[in-house]
Amino acid sequence: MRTASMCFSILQVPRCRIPTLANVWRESFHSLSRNDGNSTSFKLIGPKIYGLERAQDKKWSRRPVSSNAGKNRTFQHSKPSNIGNEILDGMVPNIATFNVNKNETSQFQKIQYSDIQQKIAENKDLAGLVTVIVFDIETTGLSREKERIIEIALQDLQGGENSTFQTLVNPQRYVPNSHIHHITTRMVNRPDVPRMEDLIPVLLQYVRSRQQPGGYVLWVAHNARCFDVPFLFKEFSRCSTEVPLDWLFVDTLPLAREMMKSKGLKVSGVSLQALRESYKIPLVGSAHRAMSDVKMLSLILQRLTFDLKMNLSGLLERSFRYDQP
DNA sequence: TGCCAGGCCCTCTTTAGGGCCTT
Repeated sequence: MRTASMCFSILQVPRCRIPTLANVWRESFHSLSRNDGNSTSFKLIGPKIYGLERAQDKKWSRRPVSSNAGKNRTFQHSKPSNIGNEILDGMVPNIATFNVNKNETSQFQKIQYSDIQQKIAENKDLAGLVTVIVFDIETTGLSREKERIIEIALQDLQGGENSTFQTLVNPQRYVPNSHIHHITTRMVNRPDVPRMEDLIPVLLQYVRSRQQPGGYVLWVAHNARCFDVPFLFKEFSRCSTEVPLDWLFVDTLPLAREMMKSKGLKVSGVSLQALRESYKIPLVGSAHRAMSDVKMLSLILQRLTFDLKMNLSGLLERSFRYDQP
């Protein structure tokens, strides 16, 4: 259950009150930060620290996440329809519980993009329609064809309990670029670190638990169009899983360029770190770790949208769908 | 030191090249 203070959404800000978007966003994010400090993040990294343990049958077993919200609670839900609540209650259900209902997935994928565009055009209650998720991935390299995802983190900007999701991913191969993100081969090539094929059903269910009924998910990343999104699609493709059609994507890189232009500045220094320094955002955690970069990008997105006087409608206008070649 | 992938953008020019950005 989400706390009352977390129930409001940036998506509920009227279009005519653009400057308030950042304020509400800031409040929301600060709430997120406080929550994160209380370990309400939904993490799937290590068996002991992050609430997963490897059962003898090598399937993930159910165990409360270490959090104030989930403390002293027991797993009581068993019906598939309660999966969302199970996540929000700070539980990590058994992997079997997360088996994706194929019929349900099929129903989701019947939603046509044109329908989304039509609703956006009509601006039908965008606040109740769109879930904004900032995300980042760490990989073994730059080539989506040759390399693999080894860490993924996301943050639902609506806030509330379990508004963040973070996990290492077992690539089942050598990690050659540990000097970049400090994620080593030994850290991820472990039986208790989920492989992508294990993770995708969990990720789908988690996102669905954050999604408004009949709504859409707006994924935000820096250089999303050329890196994060193609990588994500490639991993889904390797696992023979289709990305839901109600997922849209926003790349903050062109937004940063647009901001530079709007200020009459030469379009340069639009990397995540350069933007962080430009906005004087303190570095929290390690750069090039997924969750640190997600939190940084959440703040940068807030500043970018403020500078560009952009509301949710504007973000949606810049969203794209990715068709894998 | 440069390349490694690939899409976008800018520049000097109109097709091509180089830089940026992600790990």
